Amino acid sequence: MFSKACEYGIRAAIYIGQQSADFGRRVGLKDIASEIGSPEAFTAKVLQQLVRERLVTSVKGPAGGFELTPEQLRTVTLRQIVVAIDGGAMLQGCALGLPQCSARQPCPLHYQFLPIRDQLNEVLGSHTVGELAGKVHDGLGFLKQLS
Amino acid sequence: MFSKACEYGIRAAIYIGQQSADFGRRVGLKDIASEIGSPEAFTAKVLQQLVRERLVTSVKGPAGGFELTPEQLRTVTLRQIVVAIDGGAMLQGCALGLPQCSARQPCPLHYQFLPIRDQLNEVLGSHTVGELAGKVHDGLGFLKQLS
DNA sequence: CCTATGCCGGACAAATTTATCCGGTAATCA
DNA sequence: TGATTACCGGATAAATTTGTCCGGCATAGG
Repeated sequence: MFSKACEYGIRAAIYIGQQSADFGRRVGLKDIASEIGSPEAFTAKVLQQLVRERLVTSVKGPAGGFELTPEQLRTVTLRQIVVAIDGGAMLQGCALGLPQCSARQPCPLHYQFLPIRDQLNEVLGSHTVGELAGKVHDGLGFLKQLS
Repeated sequence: MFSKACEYGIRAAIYIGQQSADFGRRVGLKDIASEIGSPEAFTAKVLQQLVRERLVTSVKGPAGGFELTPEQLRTVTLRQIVVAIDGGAMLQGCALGLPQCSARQPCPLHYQFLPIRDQLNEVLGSHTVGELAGKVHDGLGFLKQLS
C-alpha cells in the first residue's frame, strides 16, 4: 500500500504529535525510532523530508528534537504526509499504470477503482495528525506491539 | 498501488482473455507485449507465474501461445491474479506495516482502512477476467492509448 | 526424423528502494 | 569560548524490483 518510508513517516509523525500534544515535549530521533520500531538513520531521512515540507518541526542542539506545533497538530493531514513521501501516484494514477487512463479512455478497471480512490483520499485528507495522536493517547490506537 | 509486474499481469490476462473469447485464438508473447505496452522478457516472467498458478494456459510450439479456457474466463478473478503476483499483503496487511495490527491492538488507522480494504477485496474478487475482457471488446475499456 | 516455432528456466544486469555511516552545523549551557 | 547535544546532508552499501539474455525443451508440420 504505502512504501516503508511512508509507513515510518506516518508512524513517526503520529508519535511526535502525541508527545507534543500530551506532554509538550520534543522527542529525539533515537526515541522515535525505538518507539515506532523503525531503523534510526532511515527514519531520519524521512523526517527530514517532512521538516522540509513544514509538516513537522525540528530544533537542533541540546533539548532539541522533533515536535508538532499546535497549528501543525490541527492542520497537517495524513494525505500531506503521504504525498510528501510517496508522491501522488497512488492517490491519482491509473490502477493498471496506464499513462492515458481517463474517463475519455478508461482502463477496464477505471470506474471500479474510482470509489476506492475517492474513499482513500477522503480518509487520508480528513484526518489530522493531531486527531490520530489523540487515539494513541486514549489507548484506541497503537504504534507498536504491546510487550 | 500494484507493482509493475502486477500491472503487466492484469493487462496481459485481460488481453489474452479478450482474444480467447472473441476469436478463440492464442496469442504469442511478442503480440501481448506490443498490445499492452510492456517489456517482452519481463512480461514472460509474469505470465509464467500465472501459468504455474493455472490462471492462464500456455501451449508451446508452432501455433502455440497463451490462452484462457472458457472455464478460466468464467472463474479466474482479478484477485487471484493480484495474489499470485503481489501476494496478499495489500489485501490483508496493516496500512502502517505493523505486524501485530488487529482489532485487539489496532493501529490508529485500522478502522478507517477497513472499509477501503473491504471494497478493494470486493472489486478484485467480484470481477472475472472474462468480464473485463468483455469491456475491452465492447470498447468500454482500453489496455493502451489510442494512436 | 528434422526443423522451425515459441514457451520455460536460470543467470545476469540495471534501477529503485531501503538502510547505514560520518563529518558538518546549529543551538544550548557552563 | 569551549564542549556537548542533536539534527542535516552527502556518500555509500544492501536488498528488492524491474528488466534482459540465452540455451533448453516441447510441439506442430513437412
